[in-house]
Formats: sequence, structure tokens, C-alpha cells
Amino acid sequence: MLDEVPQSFDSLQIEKEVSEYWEREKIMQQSFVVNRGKRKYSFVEGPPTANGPPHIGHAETRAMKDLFLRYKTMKGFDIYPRIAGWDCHGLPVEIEVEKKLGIKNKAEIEKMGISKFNNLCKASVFEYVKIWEEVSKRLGFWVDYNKAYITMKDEYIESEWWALKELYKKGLLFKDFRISPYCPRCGTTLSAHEVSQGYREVEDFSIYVKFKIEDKDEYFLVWTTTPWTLPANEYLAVNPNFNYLLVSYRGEKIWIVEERAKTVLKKFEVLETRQGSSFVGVRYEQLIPYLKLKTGLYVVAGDFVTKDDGSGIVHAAPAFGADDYVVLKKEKGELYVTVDEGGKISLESPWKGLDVQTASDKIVEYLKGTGQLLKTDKAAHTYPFCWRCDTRLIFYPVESWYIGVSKEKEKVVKYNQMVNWKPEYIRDGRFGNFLEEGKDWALSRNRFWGTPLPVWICKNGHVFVAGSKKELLDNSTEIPENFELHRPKVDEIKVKCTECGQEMFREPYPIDTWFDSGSAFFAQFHYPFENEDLFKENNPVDFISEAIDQTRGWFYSLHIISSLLFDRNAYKNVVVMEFVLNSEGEKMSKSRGDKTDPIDIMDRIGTDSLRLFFFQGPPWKPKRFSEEVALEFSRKLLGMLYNSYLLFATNARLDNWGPKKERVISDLDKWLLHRTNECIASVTNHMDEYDPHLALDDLKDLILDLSQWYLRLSRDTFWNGEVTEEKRSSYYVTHFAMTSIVKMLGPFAPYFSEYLYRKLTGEKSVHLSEFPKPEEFDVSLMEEMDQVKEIVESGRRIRQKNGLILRRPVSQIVVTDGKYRVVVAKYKELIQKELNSKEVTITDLKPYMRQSFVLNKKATGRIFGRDLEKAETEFEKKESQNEFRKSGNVTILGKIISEDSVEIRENLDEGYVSDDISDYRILINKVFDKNLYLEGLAREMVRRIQSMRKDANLDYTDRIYLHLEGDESLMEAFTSFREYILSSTQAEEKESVRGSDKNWYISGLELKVSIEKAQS
RNA sequence: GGGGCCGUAGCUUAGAUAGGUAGAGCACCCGGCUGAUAACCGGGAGGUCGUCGGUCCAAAUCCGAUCGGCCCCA
Repeated sequence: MLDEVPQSFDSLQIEKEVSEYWEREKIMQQSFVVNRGKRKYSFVEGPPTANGPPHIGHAETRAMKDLFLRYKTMKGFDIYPRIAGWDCHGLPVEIEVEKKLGIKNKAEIEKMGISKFNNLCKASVFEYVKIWEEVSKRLGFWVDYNKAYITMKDEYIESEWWALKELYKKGLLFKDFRISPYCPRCGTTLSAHEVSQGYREVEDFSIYVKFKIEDKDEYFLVWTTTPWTLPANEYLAVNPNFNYLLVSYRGEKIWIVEERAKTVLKKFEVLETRQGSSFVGVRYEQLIPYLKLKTGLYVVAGDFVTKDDGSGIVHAAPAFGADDYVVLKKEKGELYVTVDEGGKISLESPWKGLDVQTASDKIVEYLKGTGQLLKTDKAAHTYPFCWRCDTRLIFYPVESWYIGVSKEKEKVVKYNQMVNWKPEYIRDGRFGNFLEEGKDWALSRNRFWGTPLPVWICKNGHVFVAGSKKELLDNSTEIPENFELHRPKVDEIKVKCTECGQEMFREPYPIDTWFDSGSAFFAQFHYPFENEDLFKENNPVDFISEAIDQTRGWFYSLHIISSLLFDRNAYKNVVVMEFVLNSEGEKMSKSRGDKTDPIDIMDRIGTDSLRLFFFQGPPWKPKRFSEEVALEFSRKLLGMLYNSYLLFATNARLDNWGPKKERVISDLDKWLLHRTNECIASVTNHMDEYDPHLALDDLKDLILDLSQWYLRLSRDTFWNGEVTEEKRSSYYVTHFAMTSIVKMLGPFAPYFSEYLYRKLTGEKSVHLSEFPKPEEFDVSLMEEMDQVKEIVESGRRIRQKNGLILRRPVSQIVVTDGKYRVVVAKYKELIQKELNSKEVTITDLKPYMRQSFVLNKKATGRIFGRDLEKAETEFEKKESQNEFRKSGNVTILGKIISEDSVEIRENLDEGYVSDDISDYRILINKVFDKNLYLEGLAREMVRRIQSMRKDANLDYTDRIYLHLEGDESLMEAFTSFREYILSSTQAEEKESVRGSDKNWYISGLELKVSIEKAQS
């Protein structure tokens, strides 16, 4: 027997019941093991940092991952491990702790002690993990939270150390000295992908200053947006291929690139033109005389010099620019650093101790004073800020450890081609372009809380890289208590150089936290120290999915590490999600107040609604979130399914029908069977292609077909008295379709589908069930039904246009297009019932068309003059028309009318109606006799009685006493259709009825209906 | 400055890889159906397919420019 459900659909109540059931029966845990030992499908969770609450975007990624995990589970794949993961290290965590402590820089941390600070970090990592788990579980993100991998555990770090040692052995881990984006507040350099997260449009002052050429009364005009770098100026660079002008400007002689002169100087006089290359080696006077320079102060050539902005002459301060540093290397000059690590001027000068921004303002004032400032401009440009603390980055010479991505660029690019990107354009677009740049990965951080770089160096420069904890301990002479792979313990351990016996010191850096998460595909197994089989089974990973910001984050770090270390791609399929925007299409932000807690949203609209919202439309299109839109969609989809079940189950229960296979009788039933299989095939296909939105579209269509077409047409079958073979057939196919739908819906709306699945089957869980397998289906059945729909829709339309309301039967529908021959024969009864017609025939249109003739006014106007109207009336008379049709002419008002003064019109026979939209393929006979008229009235009466039953809150099966009084023709209809009226309304006639009564008017005819609930 | 994605009805969008009358849903108006349905059916109104130009017999679609949004890079 099918289980009963409440009359009204309450998705929140369903969710509550189901989640309690899952909890009680440990359904999630069962789903983890249901396929153990079968074919493998692998997944890695991109670990979030749980030091802040999750927002709706996180909810989307978790829902998306879950969708495919559930799908693959139902398809019989063994997903093991299927675990959560937490990212623990890095600046985000440190900054949270700093905020709490109210401290601002590294010195303060060092003062309080790294040990204490790192312990606070460790504690802070999991501060929000509860709410993350709560949101994830509520969303139905089914992964094992108890076995989550945790990047700060020694085992995890040890795996990374192994990886780093491997890279070192391959020569891909090395120390270098580069000008890097550097956050003076955090006191650390940032990796390219970190920098890339912090670009912002700002408006800065830019200045033009004059550098005097030695022993000449001429100046180089130089443009800069960073005046604080000017005291460290060491070279000027020109592009050797550009032409430069010497101009007379306000009484001074100034060199500037040709193309920029007009824009910058407006009015000037050209004195001389020279090519850039001719300046190389020209010496100039120091602009600001505080730095004691031993090298530089001459012009060099540089291809990096452009004429897009500025003056075409670039000032180089090698410590503060990547291009500048390249110049220094080439010229073999000395590096002068005039700013300390905290971003303050360190040069002995009036600006010493000022931060670079303040110093810039002062330096501009100074240059104004000395007359070296030519002009000031404002320029809008994008500038990088620290992605976490929002401090303006500077470029700063930093000693860093790098991963040599550039050396292996070919591999990195090649393995990317093996990845199935969804959407595809990421592969050669955003991701591919980034890989093409082939930048080395700045790995080390001048910070505290992170995976320690396992590199020790002795006085003599010998290097020891620890590839495991054991290897480190084996090489150490003294191990601190409670040793762990974090600072400060790893700094305290004493290591002796195996080559020279000297004490070794660790390179004091932690590494980029992206290396942690990027190692997850092997480090979660503690590979290679343990679980080698598990690693091999799960590599490359079949499926990962994150939002698009991870293109240069996790997607990148996974890919780089795997390419360099394992010579293969880390993942096979990656679904890239776009962001969830607010209803205005803007990025959600806390300040705008629309960063709503996902729990609140789920409390209001239900989890399934939220999930379904995410799954509408391609994952890689930005989505505007609104609760209304989400609710509307799910109400439509789930509500319709719920109501379908209600109808089906109510009737099946009355008939004591339980799920079992029955012989399929009618063509309509057969159609539903094939239609369902067609949908299964297509949903499966889309899911396998990682196009969940297309699968959902298909599902929606099937639900519509079931509810609005199949069930609508089958209601009578359900309702009719005894249990016939036809009825059993119908129950069977309905059950099959609904069960299939609910299973396919399982990954999308796990709560609702669990609820209905259990009602339908009585089995344990849809999530432990098998995804439906499509059987063969005959497409022509679907094509035929589309034709039936065309006929029915046209019929309904034509009836309405002509005031032939559906409740009143018509005698005949005529189909006049031969293409419908098959379906009219096959679905005759269905069409008749749906259009409430006694007959459907198919013939040519021709017999139903009548030619009529009207006077051609132009021709006959002259003949009849003012009698024209009268003549027309005469001509339109039947006799005249017949005469004309017969002989080709007729006498009207004494004048002979022949063919040349007549126009032929084609009209539908008077007894029929149709319309242009159907192109006269469907005709309705509108003539009705008395019996049809009375039948129509009978149906009108039934409808009124039913409506009263409903108002009286009577049960489906309740019987009533009925008394009717009213107009004669209504009474006549009652007499003629007594049996039909009484059985449709479950009624028995009775003279005096004491229930409710009501007066109705049916086409102006009065009817008094009295009903009373009968004793059972 | 460079790259990517996008721009279709008041709103959400399909159609673009393959050029051939721009199609749905929500909301609105009118009518209908209904003992599953806050559902559904029919009709109506609502579109310079961001804008301009090109190719073509024919462009929402292809090409070029341009404006706007989002993202990324330098």
C-alpha cells in the first residue's frame, strides 16, 4: 500500500521529518558504505578555512559537490574517502588572531612569543567549524566530518615535506632574491595568486620631475606614481627604439618621448629629435641627494619602457620594481634599500620613519621647493592591496623560496589539456592564460602560522631538506619537548650538518597556505608514508568543484603540484561555479547587509528550495539570489509532484493497490512508460556530462507531463468505481514514473525526494537506491503524443474563441490534416474526452469549405449606383448564390451579373468553427441537438454540486443526499442524466434534505441545490 | 592597457557551437477548466535581442567597433 500524505504540502515539515529520520537511522553513514568495493569514483574537498561563518556562495559550492556525490553513489560508485577537509594555516588565521589581540605588526607577535601566538591560531582555526558543519549538514552535503583531513596535523605536513623534498631533488625548490609584492603591514611577500585577489581601482597623484643632465642645461622628464621611490633612484631608462624630443618649455630644455609631448606639455617648441638608443650611458645628476650611491646615475636602455603614459623616460629604483631590478642585475650595480620591512623610510633623510604614502606627499612638497617638479597629475589606475588586511602593497626586495614553475611550464600547460573543464572555456581561457605566464611560485612567507619550510642551512651553506619527520629527528642532536611540525618547535630543534658538522639553522619561513590545500590529493592520505593503495585509486581525482576565484587559488596549486611532482593532472573533471549575487546582480557584501546566514535562508524557504535554486541554469553563470525566485521554482516543481502523489495515492489506497508490475494496457500508459525512460536516458547523460542544469530541465518537463497531461487525462480512470485492468495498468505506470522521478530528483532535492520515495516504495532511502536505468524507448510515441497535444490545444482554443465552453459537449471534431491520421485513430477516445466531443473524424478540409460570391464593388458600383447595397443583399441571398454557382451568372435588380463583376470567397461551412492559428486543421461542429444541450446542463449541475461538496468539507468517499429544484430544462436534464449526475457526485435522491443549499444560475436558468451528508 | 564571461519582455531566462517568422516562466488584464493542485488551459498586452557598422537574399546568431555589468591579469 502507498503511504498517506497530508492534504497540503509543507516542505519545511517534510525536511524536519526526513532529517530526523536520517539522523535516527544513520542513513548518511550507510550511504558511505553502500557501494564499498565497487567501481571507484574519487573526490577531494577543497578545504575551507573555518575562521569565519560560511555564506551563501559556500552553500552553493557545497550543494554542487553533494549533487554529484549523491548521483555517483546512486550510480553504484564507491566514493572512498568521502571526507571533509579543513584548511588551517596562513594569513587569514593570523589576522583574525591579531584582530582579537588588538595588535598590528610582526614585532608585537615576536614580543608575545611565537609559541603563544601560534597556539592562539590553532585554537582560532576551528572557531567556526561548528557552524560550517551545521550549514553543510543542513544543506545535505554528505561527507564524513569525523574523518576530515586537517592541514595542520603533523601527518599532513609531513606529506607536504615529502613533496617539497622531491621538488628540491628535482631542482624545483630554490631560494632567490626578487622584487616581490609585499605587504608592509603583514611583513610578508605575497604570491601571485594572492596579489591577484587584491587589485583595486585607485586615484593617485602622479608627478613629472626633471632630472638634470650632467654638464648640460637639459633635463630628462620622468613620470612616477610612487614618489617615495625617488630617493632610491639609480638609473633612468629609455626605450632605444623611440624618438625623443628636446623641447623648449617655459624657458627650459626638456627631453620627452615624441608621442607624449603634446599630452603632457601642451605648448612647447621642438629643438631637436634623437633616438632613445643615443642616450645610453648619458650621466645625470642625482635628483635627491641623501642616498650615497656608488653605482648608477646614467641612462640605460629598456624594452619595458612604453609611451602609453608618462614621458617615455622611466626612473629605476632597483629595490622597488621588478623591471628596475632587472636593470640593476644587468648593470651589475648595488642594491640600495631605503625602506624598512615595516614600510617606513629608513634612509637618513628628512623623511626617515615615515610610511611610504606620507613620505610621498612630503617628497612632492620637497621637489616643489627645489623647482624640480614640473607638474602634478591625478591618475586612476589599478593597484594591488593585501587581500586580507587591505594594506597597499609595495614592491620590495625579498629573499624567498620559490617553486620553479617556469622550468616546467610545458608540463603544466600540457596536463591542463587533459582536464575536463566545465565550462570548457576556462581551460584555454582564464586558467590556460595564467599557466602560459609560467611564473615561479613564491612559496615562503615571512610569517608564523603555517607549514614550516623544511630547509636547514649551515654556516658553510650546506643545505638539508627534511623529507619526513623521521628524517629530521634522525638528523637532530636535541629535540624539544612536545615536538611538532610548527614554529617555534621546528626552529628549536638542533640539527647538525652531515657534511661539516656545523649547527644548521632552519630557513625561518612558513610556506604559502595554498601549498597545503594544493597537496590535499595526496596529503589527505598521509601519502607516501601510508595508504599508497588508496592514493593510487584516487589519483587523478575524478571530480572537484569550487567557485571561479579558485582558478588561481586551489585549482592552480593542485595542478602545479601534481604536474611537477607526479607528472600528471591532479583532477579529471572540474566544475567551476560563478558567484551568487544579490537580487540586484551585485556581489553580496556584509556592508550592504545581504550576506545572509544560509541557515536563516534554509529556515525560511527550505533546503531543497535553496539547492534547486543553485541547480537552475549553468553553475558557471552568476546567479541572482532571491528567496522569492527560489521558492517559486521549488513550489512549482515539488508542489506539483506532491499533489500528483496525493491524487495517485488517495485513489490507489481506496483500491488497496500496492506497488507491483501490471500489464500495460492503454496507449497513454505506454506513452508515459516510454516518456519516462526517455527522460531517464537524457538526465543520466547530462549528469555524466556535468551539466546538472540540463538534467533538471528534463526532470521538470517530465513532472509537467506527468501532472498536467498524464494524470489529468487519467483522473477518470482513477475515480471510476471498481478496479479494472486499465486502472491497474494506470497505477503501475504512474508509480513507475513517480518513483523514477523521485530517484532522479534525489541528488537535487534530497529531503523531499526521500520523503516521497519512502511513501512510494516503503524502502529505506532513495539515497541508498539505484539511479534508474533507461530501458529502450520509442521516440515515435513521443512524437505522436505531441501531435495529440496539438489537436487538443487547438480544439480548446477554438472552443473558447467561439464561446463553446468545454463543459458542454459538442457533437464532432473534424481533423483535416492527413499527418494526424495515425494519432486520431490511436488516441480517438482521448481526444474526444479531452475536447468533450462525441466524435472525432479525419477527412479533407474541402468538403467543409463553401464558396460564396460577393459583388466586386469597383465593377458593379457603376452598374447599380446608389442601389449597390440593395444589390449586394440580393446577391447574397441563397437563391442568387446557387444560381450563380450553377450557371456563372445571375440577374440582380434586372441586371445580369457575370463572373467578371464577382469575387469568390472561401468560407467554412456555417455549422463549423476553426481558426487561423490551427490553419483550419481542426474544425468543431458547433451545431448541437437537444440531447447534447441537456448533457451540457447536466455537467453544469454536477460541477455545482461538486463545488458544494468541497465547500462542505466532505471526504472524497462520503455519500450525500441530494435534492434539486429549478428551471424546467434543468429538471429535464436531471431526468435524462440522472444516473450520471448521481454517480459522479456520490449522491442519492431525497425529498427533504437538511444540509446546505444554494441557488445557482446556469446560463440564466435558476437551480436550487440542497445536499446533506448521508449516514454511512 | 590586455584577457574572459555576459547584455533578449517589468523580472527570471531559452534560442548563439549549425544565420531562415524571438520562445518560455513569473507578474498583469480578459476568459475558461477543476473533488489532486497557491495548480492548470486559452487569449491579450508587453521586445530598437545594449548601441553602431559590416558580411549576406536573410543576422539575436557570424565579423568589427562601441557602451554597460561582472571577473581576471599587468
